[in-house]
Amino acid sequence: MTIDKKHKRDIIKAKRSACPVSIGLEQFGDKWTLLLIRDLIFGAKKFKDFEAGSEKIPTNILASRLKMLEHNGLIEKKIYQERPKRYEYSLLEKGRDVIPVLHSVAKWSIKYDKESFEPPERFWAAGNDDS
Amino acid sequence: MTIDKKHKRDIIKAKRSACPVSIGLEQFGDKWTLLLIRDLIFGAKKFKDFEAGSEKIPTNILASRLKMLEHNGLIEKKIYQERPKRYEYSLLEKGRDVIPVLHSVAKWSIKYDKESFEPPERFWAAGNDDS
DNA sequence: CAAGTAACTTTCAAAAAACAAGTATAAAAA
DNA sequence: TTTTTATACTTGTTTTTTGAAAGTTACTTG
Repeated sequence: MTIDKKHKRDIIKAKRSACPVSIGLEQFGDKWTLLLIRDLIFGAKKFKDFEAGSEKIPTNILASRLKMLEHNGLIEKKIYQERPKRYEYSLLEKGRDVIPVLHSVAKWSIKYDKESFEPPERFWAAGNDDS
Repeated sequence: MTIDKKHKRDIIKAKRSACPVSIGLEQFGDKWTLLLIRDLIFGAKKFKDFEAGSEKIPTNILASRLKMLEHNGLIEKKIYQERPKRYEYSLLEKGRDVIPVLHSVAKWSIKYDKESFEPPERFWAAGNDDS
């Protein structure tokens, strides 16, 4: 996989420190990346699926995040149809292993924000290796 | 506590959705906020302490994040000395409750990035109510 | 052959982050 | 008493990232 210069900056960043908190945040410490992983848990596969998510991610950011996640090995992109070329994305183990982060974030929000809804059972079940 | 217009935008944002993952990310889904909570766990109290952290946060961002965390009730700011006025910050329960997020992020990084170091015992112990 | 669909890319204004200095208050040192 | 040091920020300026909308490419369908 070659990376053109245009997208290099989306993917390669200097490491700020060797602290494991800092390192993790460099991969998914932004407002969108974890939501994409959430969407994958709930069955999103195609570009359109993510676009349709409840937070209305801009398509340019979606494209760059998917590229980044793929480059970093959290997800994979596969062609499921030639002519017209269509792709689907799926979680790899490295990506499934961030599900505990989603769980801890969700627990916090449910405790402190009355507006947040209680996720369905499949959300809590995800990552417990029965998925 | 009154908020001047200049900092209103640092604090008030429209909610994107009622998803608990999304709501949590609006509070600490950025590259710096969780690092400040980490620093608090490790004993940082004063502005200078955070400034000295290993990731070299810019001071204007530090000021705005501390303000935001205080406004949202995750930390509190207290004067510990009049003349000259000196302040110290500390975690409130709402802030201590994000420690599990730090733990899950750290576990992921340790598993997937060889450069990340293993945090000291007090990091894993934090939030287990013996702190 | 016009319209529709999926998966992006491009454009560009606006917001946020990064960087470099500067400010206010007071203590302490020369 | 003038200078230096310290804390806790704030203020400009530049750079980067975001967000919103429109455009592109490669087909398929009526």
